[in-house]
Amino acid sequence: MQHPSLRSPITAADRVLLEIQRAIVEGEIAPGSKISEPELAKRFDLSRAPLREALARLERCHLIERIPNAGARVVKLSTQGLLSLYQLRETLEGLACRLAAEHMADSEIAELRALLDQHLNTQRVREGESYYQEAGDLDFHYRVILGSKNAYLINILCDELYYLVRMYRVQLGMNGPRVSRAFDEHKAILNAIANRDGELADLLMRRHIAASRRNIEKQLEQTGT
Amino acid sequence: MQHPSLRSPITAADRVLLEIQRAIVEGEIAPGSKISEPELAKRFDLSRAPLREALARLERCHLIERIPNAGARVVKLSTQGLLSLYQLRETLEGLACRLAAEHMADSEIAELRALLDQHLNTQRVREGESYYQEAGDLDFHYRVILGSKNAYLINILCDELYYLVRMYRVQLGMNGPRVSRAFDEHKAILNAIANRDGELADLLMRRHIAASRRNIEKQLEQTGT
DNA sequence: TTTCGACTGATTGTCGACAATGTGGTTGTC
DNA sequence: GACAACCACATTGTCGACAATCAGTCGAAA
Repeated sequence: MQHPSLRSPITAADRVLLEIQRAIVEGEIAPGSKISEPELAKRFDLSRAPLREALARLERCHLIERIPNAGARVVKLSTQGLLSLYQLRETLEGLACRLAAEHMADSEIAELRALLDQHLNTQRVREGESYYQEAGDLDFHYRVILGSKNAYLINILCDELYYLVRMYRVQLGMNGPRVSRAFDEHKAILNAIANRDGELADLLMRRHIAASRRNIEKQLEQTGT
Repeated sequence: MQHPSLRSPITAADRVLLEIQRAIVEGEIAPGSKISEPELAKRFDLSRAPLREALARLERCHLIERIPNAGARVVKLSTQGLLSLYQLRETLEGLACRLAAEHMADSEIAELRALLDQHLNTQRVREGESYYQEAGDLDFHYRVILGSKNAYLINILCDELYYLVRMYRVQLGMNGPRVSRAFDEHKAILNAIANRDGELADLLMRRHIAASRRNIEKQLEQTGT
């Protein structure tokens, strides 16, 4: 599976997948709530066949949990889950950075640098607004991951863990003062990659994600239990 | 998704999944060959609905590749794929080791040690026979991964990458002289875990997998192109 | 009153058929 | 003779209905 937008024909299952994905990530469908196939089928006006296809993919990216003959539930956010997720991200994106330092073409690095500058300008204009930084941050990570050229790694990070990460961020309302600091960290990572210093890029990315994790953890402690 | 054997009710989709999985892993269905839904449905005497469910899971563990409206093909083995897969395994199982050193209960460690001893005896009896070592090796890794207590990590390694690793091993006929050496390496890893030395366990596991990768690479160069 | 059991309702798993899309061969033209 | 458009075929995507399984309720016996 890859991003549906990249797959030539857009099937009904793809559409409903994106819809439900968004709804879950943004909390429109409450965490822990039960997923009813007939209800969703009626709501999106299609049969259960493509819907089940979509549910299978949602399970794949850990947004729902299915039990045979018993149904599916939206995942619940938890400190434990967040910790597990970010432990994995630290390691995997660290690896992605090391590989990116090896495999990214000079042109790709140049594009990424341009992207960063562009984000900086955007941020200056919309000071304090989180959404753009959000998208920008994810976009940066996204490109580095693609730069690793490791198909399995790309699949895991971009298709399977990506939406879950977004879910934690969105639902915990990440908008804090980490915006400008994240920029500097991105820049440092990019420099390491440009210098073909995989070791350093790995280290910096791990720290970057660890910092992000602590940030979210703090928010989670204040909000929930 | 988890191992179907662990999920209470065994559905038709589960059965056919295990069948096809085995057939692909053992090369009974040739790599690169096209998967025909009607043909398989007839062959296993069931409808296309549970079959498609099974195919979705096969795609999830990277045994087949699907293109919308065009069909599915069994994956082809390649040096590039092997390299990508083992790069990932080195990192992920290294992490699993570090976490296992933190989280495994003493009782679990004791059981794992007993398992190793048992494997040693089995191996002495069936000197040179690869299958038992195969199963034993995978079993050791499996337990360590479970010991990490990280649900996402367990899912990725045991459900998504496990069968692909087996496919490479089985189809390249791994049976070499690495048998006894692997035992020693396992033992060293276990000792590190028992000593709660996550750092060392991580390092040793990475080396262990790297050695295994080189072993398979050698075989692949001799066999294929 | 409490607990075990069967029953009812709803949900999921499976089926066969239809519609939409991609594939390969053929034909017509340049 | 080469290339492009067309057409028939096969395959995948989708649909509505049926069968199997599970959750909650009610009732009966201890």
